[in-house]
Amino acid sequence: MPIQEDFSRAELEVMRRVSGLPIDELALSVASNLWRASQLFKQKLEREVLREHSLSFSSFSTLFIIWIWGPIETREIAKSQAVSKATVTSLLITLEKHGLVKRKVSKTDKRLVLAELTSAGRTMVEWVFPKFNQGEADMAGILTETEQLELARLLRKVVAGFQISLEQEVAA
Amino acid sequence: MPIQEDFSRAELEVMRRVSGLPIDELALSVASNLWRASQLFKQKLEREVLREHSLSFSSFSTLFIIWIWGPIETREIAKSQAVSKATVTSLLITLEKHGLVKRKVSKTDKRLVLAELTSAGRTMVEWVFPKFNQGEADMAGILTETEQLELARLLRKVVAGFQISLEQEVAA
DNA sequence: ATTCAAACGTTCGATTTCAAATGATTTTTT
DNA sequence: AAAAAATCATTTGAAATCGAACGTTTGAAT
Repeated sequence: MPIQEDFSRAELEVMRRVSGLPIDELALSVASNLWRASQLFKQKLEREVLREHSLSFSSFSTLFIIWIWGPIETREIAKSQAVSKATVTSLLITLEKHGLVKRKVSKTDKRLVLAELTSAGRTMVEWVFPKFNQGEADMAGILTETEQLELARLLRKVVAGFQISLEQEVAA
Repeated sequence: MPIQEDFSRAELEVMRRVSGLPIDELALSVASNLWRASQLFKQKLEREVLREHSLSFSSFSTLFIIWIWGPIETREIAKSQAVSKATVTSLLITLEKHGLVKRKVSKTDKRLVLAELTSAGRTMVEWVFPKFNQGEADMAGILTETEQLELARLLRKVVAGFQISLEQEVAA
């Protein structure tokens, strides 16, 4: 991989350190910048938008998913957020404690627990989401619109690729 | 934004739900796929590579940073990982407990704490890193090489953009 | 119909995470 | 030089996170 001038000093130093090892440097670049971008994004949203409403990134994401999908099973939330079911249980307990979510056992299958928003929860999402989206727009605005479209496409392809390999694992 | 056929059902449903609201849908797409890709990546690496060595994603990242930068200050680790100093303290305590890291107070400035690898820590990084990188390559391999280069470039631009806005905050 | 296996959510213990408060040290101001 | 301000890592308390173990419920197999 050719050295490019837009590499950060940190990234250059990492590359210097691993050069000579049998390492896929391009994959390393993709992964480390993916992780770093996602963490900076999370940090920005928590500090600039969510903190004043006493919401963590995870709780807001959970609220948002429930807002989109109405009464939804615990396992579906877990899958959609790429977290464990245990984590979702924990998040729902906290959200319920704050009066934003209600849980009820499914009538047709008593193993399932359905989560839905309370009216306070709905108000919260509809109040916070536009500000959250403004934070998303701030990040995306670093790129041109063409670049944003391309970035979304590439990330979508990566996500879809993960999904396929997960399905294959389950099938195996 | 035109509806594209490679949208997941979930993404389409979200877009349907927010259509009509004054929302930047492209930014929403970028952000949600960025977050989802990063979480799937983390999950994959923890399950397929790190778990067998009793390492979390964060501990490995911390070990790796110390491996790259030799004796390094707590605050530098925090900055490079986009986590708080308190988190780094916690991670270093755990890593020290497992004999992978050693901490010592700086001689020139007694406020600073320097972290460095023990020989067990060095062995661990050099053993795990190639497998970790293989996981990175698995993800990157979902894309063509041209796409990988473009994704790395776009993410790098986003990261750099965050850095600039952070510097402006500090300066203000 | 009974037994067996699978699936679900929860609990448990350990780690990760953060903001705020704290104590120690250094730097700046007076 | 003394006092004040700034910086650093740590502690504290609360929440998020996971894998493993568990109890309940459902579906499948006999």
